Amino acid sequence: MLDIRLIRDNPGLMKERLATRGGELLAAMVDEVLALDGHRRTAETDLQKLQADRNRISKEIGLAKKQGQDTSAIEAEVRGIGDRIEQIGRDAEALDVKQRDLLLSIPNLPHDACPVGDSAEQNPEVRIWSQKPAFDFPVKDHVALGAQHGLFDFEAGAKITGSAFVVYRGQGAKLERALINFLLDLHSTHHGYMEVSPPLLVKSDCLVGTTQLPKFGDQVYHATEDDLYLIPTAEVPVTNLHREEIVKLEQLPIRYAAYTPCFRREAGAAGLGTRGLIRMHQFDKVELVKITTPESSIDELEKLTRDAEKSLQILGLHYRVIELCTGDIGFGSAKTYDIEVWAPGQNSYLEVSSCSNFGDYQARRMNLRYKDEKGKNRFCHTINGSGTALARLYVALLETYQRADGSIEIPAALVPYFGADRIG
RNA sequence: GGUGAGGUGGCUGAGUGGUCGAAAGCGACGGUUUGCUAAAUCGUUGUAGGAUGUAAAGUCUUACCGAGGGUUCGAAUCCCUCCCUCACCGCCA
Repeated sequence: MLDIRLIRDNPGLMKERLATRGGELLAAMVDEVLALDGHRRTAETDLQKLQADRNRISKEIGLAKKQGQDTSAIEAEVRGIGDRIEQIGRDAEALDVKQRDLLLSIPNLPHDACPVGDSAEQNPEVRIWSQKPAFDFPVKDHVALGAQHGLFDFEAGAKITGSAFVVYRGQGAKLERALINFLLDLHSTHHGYMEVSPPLLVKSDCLVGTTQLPKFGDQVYHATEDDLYLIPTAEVPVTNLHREEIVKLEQLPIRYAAYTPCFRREAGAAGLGTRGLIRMHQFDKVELVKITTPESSIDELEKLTRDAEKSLQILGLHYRVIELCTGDIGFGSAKTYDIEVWAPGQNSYLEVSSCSNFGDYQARRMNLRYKDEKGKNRFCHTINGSGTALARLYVALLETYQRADGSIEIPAALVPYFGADRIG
């Protein structure tokens, strides 16, 4: 959520910066929120004047009654004020809700350091790690490799749940577990993140905090009976761990690493358009989350991205890092790096991590603050990124380490977790 | 799920429907005293809005005592609903 005061003071600049995201609607939304803000404040001022009157007169009634005077005339007068308070109060409340709703659906300002561009084609490549692996035999994709070794079973997933759900089996299930443990150990033991294991169901407030609601509600599974939502990413429960808190300056930066399954409806992506494990309704992910001061968030995003990259480096996978331009960054993000791992069987790069600095956008929505050196409460900055998404990492791993006979080599770092150095 | 007890400021803990944003204590911060520490003593000490102000400061004002409704001229205090915590019972991985 943007600061209404910034918008009030600098509407032109706000519109200009939002315009780099593309879409003509944003300028109109800024105008609308400004108009609402004016009306809201007028209503609020009127309301407060009446409340002040009522408070004053009610006190007088109290005093008069103590002296045994008759107060029925004044009481009737105050009753009239009460009615007006109720009316104007309702208006003010309605305007306030409207303003907040509108503010919630205006995206974040791109950071000054975010490259300007219209679409994904203009995303600059930041760096690239190692080279594409070369094969002297025809490569198979992970679906074929999985079938050969019985690693996972799409039919079984479809039978018990539906399409785009999968059952991992045998060594396939164990490889998944090995990757989870490897990633968690890497980030907790070696990169200093605190491991957390959060609930997979959350309240709607949490989704508002991390921006999935109100705009993207059709992407999350909703357990209506209890009004709880299945998390689409660990970002949601973990960032919200500190919602409505004032954390101490010494605690920052707070760093968490969490493994969770993630649930996404992928509504609108008819048929999902992909084969195999690349886009599922449920997938595993190890997520990194940071809560920082405004001064350090840019730097902490760089570090978090490097921490995520490290997992691919250790596993010996080829990848590239691209930076998203203003036309392509997510709704709440001010600056984002995507990490894309090479998958030989797809002959393409797969996004395995998206590392974003949200500035104070999420913190303002969830009222997450810290006390600065002067004892003043300020909004924190929040950062998160996958470290990394498991299913696609799994795809890259199988396809990169396949041999001519279809057997799969396990990278050395994973052997202790997997308990063998090959599949097949 | 049932019964009972609770939810008040950073913490502990008072609060008869009417100057209660809230006693007291602790803590924290500042001053005085003091050879240092300690002690003593005085003072300050919530948050978010609105109005005024070029801005800061200041001044005025509103809301907030788990959440949301209600009664009343007036609610921390009375009523209703919900949530959470604790204890016991029931059920259960």
